[in-house]
Amino acid sequence: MVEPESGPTPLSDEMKAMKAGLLRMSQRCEKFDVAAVYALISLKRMSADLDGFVDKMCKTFDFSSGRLNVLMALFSADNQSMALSEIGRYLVVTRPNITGLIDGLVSDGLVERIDHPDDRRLIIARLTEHGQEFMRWFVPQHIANVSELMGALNQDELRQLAHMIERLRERMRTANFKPYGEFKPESKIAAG
Amino acid sequence: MVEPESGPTPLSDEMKAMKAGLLRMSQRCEKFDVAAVYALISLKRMSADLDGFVDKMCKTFDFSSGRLNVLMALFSADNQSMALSEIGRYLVVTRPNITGLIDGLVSDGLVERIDHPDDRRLIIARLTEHGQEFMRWFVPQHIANVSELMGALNQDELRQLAHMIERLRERMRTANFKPYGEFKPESKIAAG
DNA sequence: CGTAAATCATTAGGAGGTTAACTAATTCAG
DNA sequence: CTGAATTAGTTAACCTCCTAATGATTTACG
Repeated sequence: MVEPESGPTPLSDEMKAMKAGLLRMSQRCEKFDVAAVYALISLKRMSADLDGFVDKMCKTFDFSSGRLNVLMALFSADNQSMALSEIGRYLVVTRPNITGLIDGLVSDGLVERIDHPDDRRLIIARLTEHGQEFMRWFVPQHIANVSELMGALNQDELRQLAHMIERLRERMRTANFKPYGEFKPESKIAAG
Repeated sequence: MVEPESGPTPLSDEMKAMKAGLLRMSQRCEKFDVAAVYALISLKRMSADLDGFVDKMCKTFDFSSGRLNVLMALFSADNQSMALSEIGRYLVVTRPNITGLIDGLVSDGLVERIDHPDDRRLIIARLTEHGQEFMRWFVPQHIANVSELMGALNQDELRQLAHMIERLRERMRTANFKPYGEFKPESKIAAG
């Protein structure tokens, strides 16, 4: 039989190996903050899992998580419609990306492009009747699954989590991180 | 002047708009768990910020976060060397990806490929002398920045965070999520 | 043994995102 | 009013990762 090529295997003790590696590395460097690095890696791993989770949910239909995000944004908007650039800002995604996503949704018949009446630079994306119907059907199921997932934490913990994340993001914006200087190797080889 | 095309703008009140949108959406669906969805989106946003953070750090040199991960894995390994597939398992990344990353690192002179003496299927990647020198110079600076970031949380909070993440990931593995049925629109249009 | 199954690295091709560059429309300064 | 700067949407080129498929090697087992 051909190899299933199952992709990244979500091993349960994967994080133990990680920790062991970090400990080894910490012996090679002074002042190696294992806890900080471990937390950062944990976050990245979870976010990768999260992407896989949502992608799997989306793959039932032919659309990707990017498309879902656009649909959600429109569904949550006042008139089920937003300007394309507005969507980009809302989802923190570049405009060329939005263009492509809308293209797909339009050809699926879920969204329509409308010229803005006042500002002729703007193009409005709006859920079609079909798109709205779909979202009314889809969203509750999706939310149920998200709740099932986040139900691993109680309300208090959810609040704590959100708060910690808020502080981390704030720190990312404001802290002054030191740029790396230029690497001047002492040995013979110079970097390509 | 040409548009700077600054990309996704990390607005500070971006999350307020998000929350407002979620509230609007919750009025359109019954049993809409705003807290859960908000927490999930927070996580995804932070992880995106995190990627940007690391990418910016890496961009000082010409390498990407994928390359950095490989270098870190090798640096943390016993003989500064690992089999390619081993790296893939360690980083939870597919083997074709590792092949490409190693290609780049080899042509940068940081890593070398070595045939495994016993198992001729295996290829070992090892930090070159130059690569080791680079990592001894690079890693402490990088860790310092990571510590600066994670310093937004104290040791206790870091532990809590790691624990919550552990539970979320566990839930993702074990919980039984409901697959979506097939969408049967009631109106005239059928999805493309 | 000797054949089937599994594992390894690589290649080719595709999905999803980015930056850079371009045109059109609007806003702002003088 | 007019010219410069900004904002929108699109296109093209690229990057990073993925899946699928292939050839080489090793392991499992009848």
